[in-house]
Amino acid sequence: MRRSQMTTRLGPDASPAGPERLRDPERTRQEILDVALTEFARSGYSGARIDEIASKTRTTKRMIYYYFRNKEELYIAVLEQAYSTARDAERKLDVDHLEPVSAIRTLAELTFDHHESHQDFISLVAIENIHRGEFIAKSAELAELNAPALLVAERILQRGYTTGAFRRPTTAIDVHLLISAYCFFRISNRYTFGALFGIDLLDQATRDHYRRLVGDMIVSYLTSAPEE
Amino acid sequence: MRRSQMTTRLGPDASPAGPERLRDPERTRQEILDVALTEFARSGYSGARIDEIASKTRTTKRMIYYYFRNKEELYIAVLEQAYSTARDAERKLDVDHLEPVSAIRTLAELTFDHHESHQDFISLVAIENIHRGEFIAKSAELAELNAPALLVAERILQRGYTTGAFRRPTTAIDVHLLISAYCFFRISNRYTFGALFGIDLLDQATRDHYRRLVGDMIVSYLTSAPEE
Amino acid sequence: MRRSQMTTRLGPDASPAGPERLRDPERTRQEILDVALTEFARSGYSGARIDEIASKTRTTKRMIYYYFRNKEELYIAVLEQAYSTARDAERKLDVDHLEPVSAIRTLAELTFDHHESHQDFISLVAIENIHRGEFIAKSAELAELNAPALLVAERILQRGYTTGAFRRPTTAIDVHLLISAYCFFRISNRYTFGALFGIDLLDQATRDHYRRLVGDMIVSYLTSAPEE
Amino acid sequence: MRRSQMTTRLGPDASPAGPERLRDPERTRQEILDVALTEFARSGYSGARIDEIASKTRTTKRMIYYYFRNKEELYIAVLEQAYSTARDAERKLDVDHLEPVSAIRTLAELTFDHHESHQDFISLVAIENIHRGEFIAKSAELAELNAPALLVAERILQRGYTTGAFRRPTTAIDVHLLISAYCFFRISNRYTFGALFGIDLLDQATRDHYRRLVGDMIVSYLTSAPEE
DNA sequence: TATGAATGAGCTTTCATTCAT
DNA sequence: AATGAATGAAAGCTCATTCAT
Repeated sequence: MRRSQMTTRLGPDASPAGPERLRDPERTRQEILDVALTEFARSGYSGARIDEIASKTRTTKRMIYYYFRNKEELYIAVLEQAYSTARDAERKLDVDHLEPVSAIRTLAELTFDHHESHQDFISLVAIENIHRGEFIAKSAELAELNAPALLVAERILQRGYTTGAFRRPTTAIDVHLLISAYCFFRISNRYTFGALFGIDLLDQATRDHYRRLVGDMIVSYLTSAPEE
Repeated sequence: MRRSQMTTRLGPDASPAGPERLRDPERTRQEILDVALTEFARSGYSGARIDEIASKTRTTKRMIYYYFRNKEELYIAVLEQAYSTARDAERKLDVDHLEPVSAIRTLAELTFDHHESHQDFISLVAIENIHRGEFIAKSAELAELNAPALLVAERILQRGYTTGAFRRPTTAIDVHLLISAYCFFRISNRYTFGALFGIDLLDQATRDHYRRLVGDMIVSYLTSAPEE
Repeated sequence: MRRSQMTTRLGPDASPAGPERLRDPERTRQEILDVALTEFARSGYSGARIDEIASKTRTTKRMIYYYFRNKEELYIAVLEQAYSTARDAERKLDVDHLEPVSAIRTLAELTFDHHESHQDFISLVAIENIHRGEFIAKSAELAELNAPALLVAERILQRGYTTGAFRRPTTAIDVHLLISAYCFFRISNRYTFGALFGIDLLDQATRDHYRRLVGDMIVSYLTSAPEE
Repeated sequence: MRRSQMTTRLGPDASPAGPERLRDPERTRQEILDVALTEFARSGYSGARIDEIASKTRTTKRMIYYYFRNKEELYIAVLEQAYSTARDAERKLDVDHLEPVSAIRTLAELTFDHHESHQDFISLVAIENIHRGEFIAKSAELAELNAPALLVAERILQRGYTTGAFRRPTTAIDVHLLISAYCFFRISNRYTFGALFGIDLLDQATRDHYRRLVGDMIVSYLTSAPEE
């Protein structure tokens, strides 16, 4: 029996014992991105640990550097993918068949749903803002990211003014802001809001109530006339 | 006399007249808290550096540990003071002399102003949510924090229903949520929103516009009748 | 209400809140020594904490420095007092009225009892040996410490040889060594011995057995003749 | 050639040829353990410095944490190896070919020798007892450590009773205790005993005397009959 | 494409001790 | 005789990253 065989697992960098290593580069890369998203979302940029990400992956820490060069580029890659996914979802929005009031309400409610089902993304955006958008600014890919949802809102607005359903003159951006702020805040501020007011904004029992609220809010805003 | 000002910075080894060690514990403590607020807000909990905080203070790193034991307790103390300050501001809200519609608009606009003038606090709250409210949960002081603004909204609602100005049945919490979400998001998501839509939500030129928007939103919501 | 009164207890160095401060210097000094003995015995020289000692006292850390200058001198003072107490106990040994065999057994058993009832002292001696006796060497007081127990053993030996009860030619020091080693080890090595052999050397159920053992050992040694 | 030796130390920035980084993890690990044993033995658990251990090694402080996670686990690893070594030595004891009296004397003397040649281990055990065996309790490996020496003593006792050489009814554990206490104390209490009685228990001139003493002690104990 | 070993720089924290009254 | 505030130095430990194959 050779000496070196007697003591396995010396340092903490040993590769994963369990499921056999991955041999599919694309899959490995994606697995790292998925885990990293969760970790960054849970701990922030500084708080996330490369070691922790690696250990929750079927590869090693070394591979993370192999694929992404360093922590910052990994974070940016995560950010890019998350935004890309969100944009893809927005592209699928189709409310053109609904009359304007129903359409804007539906847009609001789908936005509500999307935020609820992408909480890690919400956290990531919050984190990015903590860092004053410094990483988003470094990404060429993110620079040319447009917001399909804005076009959807734009079309709804046009139709609403034409039919006379909407009496409030406004912009797609403002509509988007009103809806996003609400949907985002419900997720992002869940914990402090919960601690202060003793309610859980994500409680399933009140989900419909809060979903209807954002629709009511944007509909009443658009349909009512400005005060003089 | 100009000379004395010019030579304030002595040679590298000369002990500057400056640092005049504080012997006022209350002031020392407060100075640490102020700097720490800014640092935590800028870099997050993990990203903030005790060394950095200390260097921006007239005391030393050691003093931070003397007064606050460790990073976590310093952070909690910062959180406590920030919330306490916000609550004090809310207590000063007085819109009872205004008719309901003006009152709720004023409440919304003052909330808007307060968020804009306490951006570090907004960051801190965002950070705390990233950490799932774990620190707020550890603070006994924060546990018993009430929200005076809720009572203000409550009173406005009552008066609005009585006079018939408000036709939308709702709660003070929902009103607070609608207003806060908007005001908070404008500050907290300034950078990503700016990057994506090419606008600066904090641009002074559009400030009045966004300030009026939150008022319009809450007023239209409350004054319009629910759809069947 | 003055600001400074609002926040009491800033740093952790506040004096004890509870029982009123001591005003009796000698008593304060003694209390520090007592607590320090326990702390040094429990944690070793480096492991003992001045803060911890202070907090278990009715005075403050500052007083420890006031009375003892620094950690080392406090430790030495503790050592001196502990040895002094042990020596005083030895001085009270009186077995002259017993015949030699009973006398040496009694000496062994009283030594056994004394070790059992001064376990902190045993620990302190063990600690001092870890540090190669460097502190004992620095104490003038400890340098002139004689061992009364040696004289007692010496007298018993003389009588034993005279009466023919003892056939083993030996010295008081060797007798003392045999007895002390046993009694000391039983206390000092209690934990490792217990962990290795699954028994508690200090179990009251076996105390008499171990007490008799040291007597049997020394008596058999002295009464039997050396092998050729 | 003298020159090359004289200029071994290059300028402060030149990387010395020396430290030749180890790429042999097994050896690196062992080197750390060896140095750590000495350092813990010399300074106690709290007193030992990771920096000091590292500097006496061909690796860096960082490597110690790489292999052992933290100070406590390094200490436990040292403890485990030290006990393991001691146990291996005990396994090699072979006195079955000697008649009982010679056998027990030989066991005592070999124990005596082993203690003298493993003084760091003795210190380590003393230190572990200061800490009430808290570390030994945490080690799974140490939990299942048996004491081969006990079996040796057991066999000798059996033979002694059979041949009638031993008249004292006793147990292997008590025999082990009597021998160990003496051998351990001679090493562990060398300094305080020396300071108090003016003799060096490890003086080579008296080594044979003390070696014979432990044999005489255990032989006289076992061969003499209990008093009524 | 892959990897186990290694590491410098810097982080949080601790500790005995002194300052200034 | 007594003390609350302050502190320099160093300790243990962490982290992103690179070496060498």
